[in-house]
Amino acid sequence: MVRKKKGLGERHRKILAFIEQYQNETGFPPTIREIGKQVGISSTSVVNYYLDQLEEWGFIERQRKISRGVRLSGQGEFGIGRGMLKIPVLGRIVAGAPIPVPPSDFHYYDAETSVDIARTLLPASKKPEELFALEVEGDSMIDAMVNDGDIVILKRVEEARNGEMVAVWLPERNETTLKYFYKEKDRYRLQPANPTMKPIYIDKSEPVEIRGTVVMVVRQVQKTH
Amino acid sequence: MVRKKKGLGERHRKILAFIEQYQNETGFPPTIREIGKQVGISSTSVVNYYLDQLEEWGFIERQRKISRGVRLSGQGEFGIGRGMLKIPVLGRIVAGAPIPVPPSDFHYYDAETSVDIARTLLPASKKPEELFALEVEGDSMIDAMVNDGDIVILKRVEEARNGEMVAVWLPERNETTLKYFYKEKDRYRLQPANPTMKPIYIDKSEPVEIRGTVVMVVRQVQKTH
DNA sequence: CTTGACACAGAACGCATGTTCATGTAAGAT
DNA sequence: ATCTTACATGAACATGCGTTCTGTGTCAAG
Repeated sequence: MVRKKKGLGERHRKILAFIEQYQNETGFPPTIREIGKQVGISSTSVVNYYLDQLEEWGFIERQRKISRGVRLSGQGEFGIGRGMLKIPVLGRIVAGAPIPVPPSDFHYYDAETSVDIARTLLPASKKPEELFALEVEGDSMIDAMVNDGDIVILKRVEEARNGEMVAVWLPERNETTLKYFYKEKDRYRLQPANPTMKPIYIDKSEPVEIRGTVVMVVRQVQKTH
Repeated sequence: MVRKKKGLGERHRKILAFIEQYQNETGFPPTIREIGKQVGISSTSVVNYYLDQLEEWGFIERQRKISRGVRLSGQGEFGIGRGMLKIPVLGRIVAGAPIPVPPSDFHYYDAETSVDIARTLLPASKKPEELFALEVEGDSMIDAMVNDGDIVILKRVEEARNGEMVAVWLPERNETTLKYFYKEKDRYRLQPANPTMKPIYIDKSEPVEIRGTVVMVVRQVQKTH
């Protein structure tokens, strides 16, 4: 038998590869015995032995005591990333109407529908519960480089930092808009994404209701135009 | 008890939603008892009863006799689609340079990097091999509602149909552009996505090299602007 | 040579988990 | 009324599957 002191040995790699393959093919993780059979280990305790190591080294996560309770960790060469987030599409966003916002206890099935976004495309730290999506209606937000039918993915916040793109509701103007947000001396500057367009300024005495920061925009290009 | 004749009842929906949620959170499917507890069914046989129905109706697939051997079918309202496509990012697209195009035999590892897109966001028919992605450099394509840093996902084609958004290379003008494509009598009309901008016309005698149709645009909104 | 860490086998143990059965209730059809 | 069908319960059963314990052989350090 070949022996390795430290680091991933042949068997470790085989196991990781098998778990990923099995997961992809069947939709659920393999059992210890299945791993053993595939990798050529006759004893479940040995498989367990390797899984313990892989867990300690951070390659996999295990839920003890439950069947098939093993999964690949997100990071690392073998990480499967565990897929995508289902982000609820709560409604439409229009220039002339307020922004639909999720109640703090909204559930998956409250959504009209949802969009699937790979975790790899989102900043790692974001909690899924804070994210929601809106479909853009009309072409009144062209200055934000966003057009009819686009889907904007937002993170629910009530205050924004300078430089973040925010979805705001301006009560006195009865207007929803997507702009880059800057707090200046006595006013807010809302800067369009399109560099050829000029910012609008809002006095601090005027209410500005920030409903979320824009995390992502997805445009599915259809036919027709 | 409320009763339904046919179709998905309240419990069916709850079960499907729970399986999906559980799978997303833990990485493996739930047990019958876990489903029962969540949905409010005290007996495992009743859960089994519903799962049998859902399987027969094609919403889920079951591997009998094995623990947690249930997964959502690909199709259907609740389908998880089992995953995403890894689309290679072949390079950058700039107004002043030709478009990088995948050779017919390119491999995954030829890509600089890749983006993960859920299958649910793409037209079902598209073959993954025909898709590639480019990162937009510079803001010369604002008329296509596409800005610096955006990722455009393209399908490799050499001819386009009217109304499709295409990536074209105009050799005589040394220009790459993204436009909606229309073939007219003696000319091509290339229409910007931004409705406030005017189309450009190209005589049919002038070469127009279509490199792909735009399928999707993804913008990851960072800070700074 | 002894010792101990490491790599492995095999089997026993026991809870986790899918399956099946025997039984009960209510609503619609005949 | 009574028969059928859809829906529901709970318990018993059988096995899937993780855990653990005992034992063996190998290699390197002391």
